[in-house]
Amino acid sequence: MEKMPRHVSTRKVRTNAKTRTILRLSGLQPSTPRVVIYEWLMAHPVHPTVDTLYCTLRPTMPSLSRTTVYNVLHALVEHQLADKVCTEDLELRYDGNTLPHAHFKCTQCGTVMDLEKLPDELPGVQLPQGCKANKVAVTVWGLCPKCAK
Amino acid sequence: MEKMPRHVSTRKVRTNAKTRTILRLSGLQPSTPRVVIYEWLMAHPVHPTVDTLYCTLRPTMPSLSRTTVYNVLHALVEHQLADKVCTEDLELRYDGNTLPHAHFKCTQCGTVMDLEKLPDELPGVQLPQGCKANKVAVTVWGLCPKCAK
DNA sequence: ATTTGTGCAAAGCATTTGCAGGCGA
DNA sequence: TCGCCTGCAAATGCTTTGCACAAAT
Repeated sequence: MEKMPRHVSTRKVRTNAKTRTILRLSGLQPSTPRVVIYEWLMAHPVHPTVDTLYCTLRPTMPSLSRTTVYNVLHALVEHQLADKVCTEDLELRYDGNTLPHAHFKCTQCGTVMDLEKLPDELPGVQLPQGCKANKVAVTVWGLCPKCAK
Repeated sequence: MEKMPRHVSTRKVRTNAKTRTILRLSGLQPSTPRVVIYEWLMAHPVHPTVDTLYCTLRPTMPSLSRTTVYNVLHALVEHQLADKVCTEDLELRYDGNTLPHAHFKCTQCGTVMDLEKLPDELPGVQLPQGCKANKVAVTVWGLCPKCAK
């Protein structure tokens, strides 16, 4: 966690007008960190961790702080512009694809990939070409009988 | 995290001979903490957290430490007598049922239940009577093309 | 006797919280 | 101007590590 001068110009980062509109329509003020993080998330389907985002984006945005990455990600999830992804080893990742779909995690290199959309057909699960699967988990969220009443 | 005298008798806890055999066959010495934790896990399909196990079992086993709960759980997972379960909110839970199956988590009270075994039929996912589902996640682990070579 | 396991204390770290100063509406 | 947003510092809290003593083979 290095240190950087505060409030260095963040204004000059080029941002996308379309993204600003999406954020606004979702009820989020399109601040620079929000636009930059959301765009990166959409452009790179790698399911980054908070740290990956922070380390990747800070060079182009020296004032960015980890706290802001957390803040923005929480806001995106809350406004349904991103999803949290957790793959059993307590590693929290974020995904700009909020459509229902599955993930494939390589147990060796840790890469997380999207699978063809689901759950309309399983186990016809479309593994990316060349992948070998050896474990599957399915989690469903909702309300239990007690809470549904 | 209260304190307790060390090495208070743990021998008097009644343990199950069958469980000891299972542990032994899996390559684990059937120490008292291992037997007690594994039996509790099998008897209570509630997908407990480390803390739940610790707080539940300590009254009957005052010498038990959190470290030991961690140790035992790691050993059980490593020897495939338990599985880690993580439900997107960074809450690590443990499951004594290592057969492939799905989970249902109530978004209100947090209860985690097993679903009928899977993934042989989805979305015929058998929700427990009265449950309302509103989100599904599927994760597949394995080797990506690069690592499979 | 040697190896394996338990459990306390302390270290590690990712995440959250409190807060002060900026920025946008 | 007012309220929302950013980002530093400090607090939290779960998990791991180091180590010494105990238990098992």
